[in-house]
Amino acid sequence: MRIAELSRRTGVPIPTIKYYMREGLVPQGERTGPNQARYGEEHVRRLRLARALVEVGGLPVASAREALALIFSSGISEFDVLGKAQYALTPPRERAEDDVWDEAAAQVDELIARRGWQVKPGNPARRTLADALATLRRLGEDDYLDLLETYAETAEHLADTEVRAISRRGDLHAMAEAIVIWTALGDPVIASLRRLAQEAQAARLIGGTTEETA
Amino acid sequence: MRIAELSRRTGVPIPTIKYYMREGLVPQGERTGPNQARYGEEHVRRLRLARALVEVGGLPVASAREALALIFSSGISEFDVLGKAQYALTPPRERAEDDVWDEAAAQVDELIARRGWQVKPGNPARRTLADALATLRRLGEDDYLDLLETYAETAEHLADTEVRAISRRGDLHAMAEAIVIWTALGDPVIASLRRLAQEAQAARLIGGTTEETA
DNA sequence: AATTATGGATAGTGGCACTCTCTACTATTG
DNA sequence: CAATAGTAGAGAGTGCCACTATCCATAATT
Repeated sequence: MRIAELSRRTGVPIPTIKYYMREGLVPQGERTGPNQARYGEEHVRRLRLARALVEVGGLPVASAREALALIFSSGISEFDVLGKAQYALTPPRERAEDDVWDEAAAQVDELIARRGWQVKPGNPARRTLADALATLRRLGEDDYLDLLETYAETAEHLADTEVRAISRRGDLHAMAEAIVIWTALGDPVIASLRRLAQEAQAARLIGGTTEETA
Repeated sequence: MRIAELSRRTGVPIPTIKYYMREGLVPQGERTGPNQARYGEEHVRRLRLARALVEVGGLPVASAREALALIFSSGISEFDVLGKAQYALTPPRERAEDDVWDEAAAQVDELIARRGWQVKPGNPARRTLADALATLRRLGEDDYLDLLETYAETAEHLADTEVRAISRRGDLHAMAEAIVIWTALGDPVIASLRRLAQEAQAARLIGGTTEETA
């Protein structure tokens, strides 16, 4: 197929497809002439994936490229595909590390140890979590310890279900793809559900008579 | 205090403070002369909040302004503070609504009904969730139904804990503040914990002998 | 008196994700 | 067999966003 059909089938405008090819999110087509190339189903698939990661997952284009490269690379083992996906999917941050941050980081380490989690020191989620906890501390939200515990239990339960579901997939490529998709798109899904559930619980606990209208 | 101290105490550069004042995230100081103004503790507090929402929560400045306006407005009732916070904290999206999307939206409605949640039709999380589910469907991730159910249960549990914790706060202002903080910062906290737990579960279930090094 | 800081306004910067335009072709159509 | 439309690739341009720099007339500090 040519680029027009690729665009039609994915809904991505042609200039954007060209941009994604330049940026390496989608491979070049198979050249058949000086200004002609042919695209196949794998281009459709990869373009859809790229779009999903960028639009719904909110990833920077550079991160999406890494994640896609991971999926479509050969020679990856099942032992590090998840770790590498997490690296690729966590956009780099830079933040000062003062003493409040150090305390928060220690708290993260302690939480991980207490729950018996086996997490590599380099996992970028450690930093992200320490950032958030340090910020909460600076805002004086000190009574979050029980909430944090609930969050951790919950995350453990989620992760258990997710890892089981993913390891059920046959080959490594399908696993890698599922990991990337679910890591990136799971965040907005969970965030949305949390908001919906919050409203529902608030209606039940605070104002059962909120508004039947609206 | 003058602007230099405000900057020092919050770590926010002076030009950024001026920018935030222009944008209405932080109120102007109390004028004491043609080029002098005085700032108080409420400025420190509000600036810290603004910074947390933008930096850690990743909110656009416009959304942060709305959220802060909500916190510091009078005349809000506890019945709609949460709904308004969710509106303010969900950056507007625009996406096509084709038939796949309609199916996903119907699935969202069905999920909400099945769980007995009382959610206003205007809650923006409905759209966000429908977007994500439609994307998953377009990617052929159709086996997500059981996962979605797990997510929903989990969200319900989380929301229960959160709403209880927040309703424990005395006055409405403190509640509004806690809602905004926890809605915005809870997302990265949960996302990080999920990643950490995923790695831990993967290590347990797939490769117990992953890498003790690293 | 000299230096430094301030409020307020305007303009400029850098990053990012596209989007446009151009050229030299190739394919399709009446 | 023109005429029209589509294409690959590359470079430049655009629009948005979150700052950041500069300037001026004053005010505070040393």
